[in-house]
Amino acid sequence: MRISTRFSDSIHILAFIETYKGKLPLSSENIARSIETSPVVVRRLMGKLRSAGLIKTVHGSADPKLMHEPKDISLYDIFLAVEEEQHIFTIDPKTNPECVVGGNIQSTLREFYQQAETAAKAKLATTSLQDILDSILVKQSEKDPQKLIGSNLK
Amino acid sequence: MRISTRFSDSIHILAFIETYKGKLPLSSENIARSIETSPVVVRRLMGKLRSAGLIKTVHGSADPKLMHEPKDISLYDIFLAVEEEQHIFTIDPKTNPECVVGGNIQSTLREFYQQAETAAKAKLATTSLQDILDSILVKQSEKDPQKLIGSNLK
DNA sequence: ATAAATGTAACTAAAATTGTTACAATTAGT
DNA sequence: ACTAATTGTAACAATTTTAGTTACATTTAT
Repeated sequence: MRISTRFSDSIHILAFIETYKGKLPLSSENIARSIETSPVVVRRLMGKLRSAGLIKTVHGSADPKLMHEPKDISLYDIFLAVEEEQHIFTIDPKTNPECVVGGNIQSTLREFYQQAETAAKAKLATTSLQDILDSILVKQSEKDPQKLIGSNLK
Repeated sequence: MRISTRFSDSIHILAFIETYKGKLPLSSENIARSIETSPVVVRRLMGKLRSAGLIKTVHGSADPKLMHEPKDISLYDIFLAVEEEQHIFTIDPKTNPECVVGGNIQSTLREFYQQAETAAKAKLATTSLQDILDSILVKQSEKDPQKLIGSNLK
């Protein structure tokens, strides 16, 4: 399997909060309608985002707030917040230690996998929530050619 | 989930073949003993490696052969051979098209995920099976300080 | 007060991964 | 030629992970 939709859905939540704050109630129900999942799934993810210090929420109040500006939240920050297993590749943990290959392949793969993972994470680290928001607005304006991009500004 | 142990186990199989060819029977049973899995799992993976042109086998004969030199087989070649889903990140496929965020986040994430995936795959592409074999031998010689590294040569 | 919302636990369902059983087809040794 | 060992593959089962659901105490908002 792959990096789960938890990651994509979490980016979605943060993008939703920033896009619709002051325009719509930011309830887990409204967010869930955009992701097309259940409000409980949204609240579960928001709990992790809160634990990681990315958002602030108040129990009972449908008004989450970003704790940082979108330009200061990287995709890697979000990845760290919601993915517990942070390795991308899985090393088989039970190879035969009495075999030259089985006894050394785990640490060998760890070394080379590390390089690939770091390269990917570095890319995530250089992409911000603001980049995501910008891209969303550009794509939206391509669908609504008559609408000024500026009309999405608050 | 993550890139499965299929990938790690496949690298293991190829490293085993190269390391023990001419020294041990290269049966799925012997290979499985090194990975600590079942022979059927090994044969299943070897089937994919064969389809991808990385190894050659003869039905009934326990003597698989690499089709290329270890320096010419990259980890990315192996990845392509055994992982059907070749994306690392999962994009939620059912977001609400009537929402600005839900309607544009899929293509947006595809764009940024692509960059991270390409970075990781590029690293895999620059690592060869020979690099893996070299690392395995060095690590093994660190465990057997009295043994000459050269004694692992054929 | 009452309604609406969050936070969280426990459970269920679905999907993916890994391992097992079974067996036909082929090779290898005697 | 016969037998044992092996591959190739399908079908199935077990395990693990992910995603969704139900339930409910707690808090906010009107």
